[in-house]
Amino acid sequence: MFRVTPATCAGCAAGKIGFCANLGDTAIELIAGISRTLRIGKSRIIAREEQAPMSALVLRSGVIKVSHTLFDGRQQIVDFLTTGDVLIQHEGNGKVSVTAEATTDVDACEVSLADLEALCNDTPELAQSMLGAVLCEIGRKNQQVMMLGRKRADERVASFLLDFSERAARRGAPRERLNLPMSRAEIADYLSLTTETVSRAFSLLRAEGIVRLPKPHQVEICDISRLQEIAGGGAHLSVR
Amino acid sequence: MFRVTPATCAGCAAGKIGFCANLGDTAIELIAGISRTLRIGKSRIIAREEQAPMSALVLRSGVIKVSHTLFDGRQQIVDFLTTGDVLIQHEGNGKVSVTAEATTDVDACEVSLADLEALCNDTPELAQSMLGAVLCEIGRKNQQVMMLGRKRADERVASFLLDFSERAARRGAPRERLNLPMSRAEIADYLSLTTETVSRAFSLLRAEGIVRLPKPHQVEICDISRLQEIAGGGAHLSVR
DNA sequence: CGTATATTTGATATCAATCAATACTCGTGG
DNA sequence: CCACGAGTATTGATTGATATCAAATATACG
Repeated sequence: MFRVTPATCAGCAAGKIGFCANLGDTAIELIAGISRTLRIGKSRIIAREEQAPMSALVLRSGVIKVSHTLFDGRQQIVDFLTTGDVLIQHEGNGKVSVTAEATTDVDACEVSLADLEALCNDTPELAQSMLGAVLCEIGRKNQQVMMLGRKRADERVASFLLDFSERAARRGAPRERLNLPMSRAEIADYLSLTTETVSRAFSLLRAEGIVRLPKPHQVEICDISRLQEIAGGGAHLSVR
Repeated sequence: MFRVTPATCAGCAAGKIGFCANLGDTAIELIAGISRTLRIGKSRIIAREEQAPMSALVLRSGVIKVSHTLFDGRQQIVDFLTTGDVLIQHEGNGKVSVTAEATTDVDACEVSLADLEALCNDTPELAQSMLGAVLCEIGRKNQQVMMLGRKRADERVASFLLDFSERAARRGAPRERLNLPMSRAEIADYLSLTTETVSRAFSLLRAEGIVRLPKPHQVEICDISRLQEIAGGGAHLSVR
């Protein structure tokens, strides 16, 4: 028996958990087969209806941001979910407020956790994909911790661009011509910086010829190896 | 078929993944039944032998720290694992170097991933516990992200103490009389601060009568509600 | 008990935040 | 199609929290 529903877990504070699933096309099509499609307008908060069964969303297009909020109102975007990623909505312990909001118009498949569990039991490969994805997500989260803990502003922005570049490549989109639908403020929030600092980092990368910025939401990576060097923690750029 | 082995995952960079499992005594005893016990001396690096099967460790006592390292040598402790937690050792993609080191002498159960998977297939409750634990771990990681991204030095230290307090309580140890076996330097590393800043935060908490510090590695929480207030993001302490 | 190490306390430097102003985008209506 | 305006992004000047540098004190272990 495969179960997606978290068992009682004292450490588990979140009412929603998004994960960058990398399930693969086969798994996604499997889930799509038993789910109803859903269109979520930009800026809509994705809330679970009271009494509705716990459910999972699999994104087909668009971007969802997942935020945590502290008691005093400070909040942070902890993840951006894109095509192929999964959002699981379940009961939390009420300690932390977790919100998911559509950053763009979103197409998604919605499936109840009960149905998803049943499908996983019938399809071992799916169960394996899911668990593998969740384990990998812990690795990704550790890299995010590393980024916030050890990287400086321009390194964080470089890491962010590379992460999006790789995720784009994985779903077949061009690796070096990115569309970043979120605002500078949202990027800053995710990277734990201010819009001003993110903007300065972009300007610096542009001045160095590493990226081009035809429009604020379009990024063209010109020198991916230098971007990787910066993201990985090489010497940081100076303005001169 | 339940599989612990992550499938191919482009986003998965880690060669080791530790998670604060909260599996519960029943699950731990189940695993202990099929595993060999292991004693790991303080400061020993936990490395997978070449050619040895991929394995998981379940801690029975002691503390293991899990660190990530960037190309330029900067590193960070991303987790401390204590009694009941699980360390999964598997192949990474080589992008990030992940190390696990015993911070104290450690007693652990070691089981190959193959055996663990077999046991999970025979025991659905275990499979459920494992997956629930991994999902919850993502929630914990998001809180860690929040801590690094939004909390100030004294708030981070307060959060750290509360986290250890809750984990101690969960395994039956006293909630308000903590033994912190790791050094100030290790705490600072995990919280992305310096030893000096951690030390100042401890001194501040002591001056406010919130904790007592009979010995550097012993912390007595005197006013847990104020500690929670600080950790959750209340007004920060001033020296006056 | 003495020495090496860990921790605490103090003074200054630095990166990013904040405060402030300008420039750009994009949608709307003339 | 162009002009306008509201929101978004960029650039500049100053402040602040924590790092860094430096020293003193406490702890632990032989």
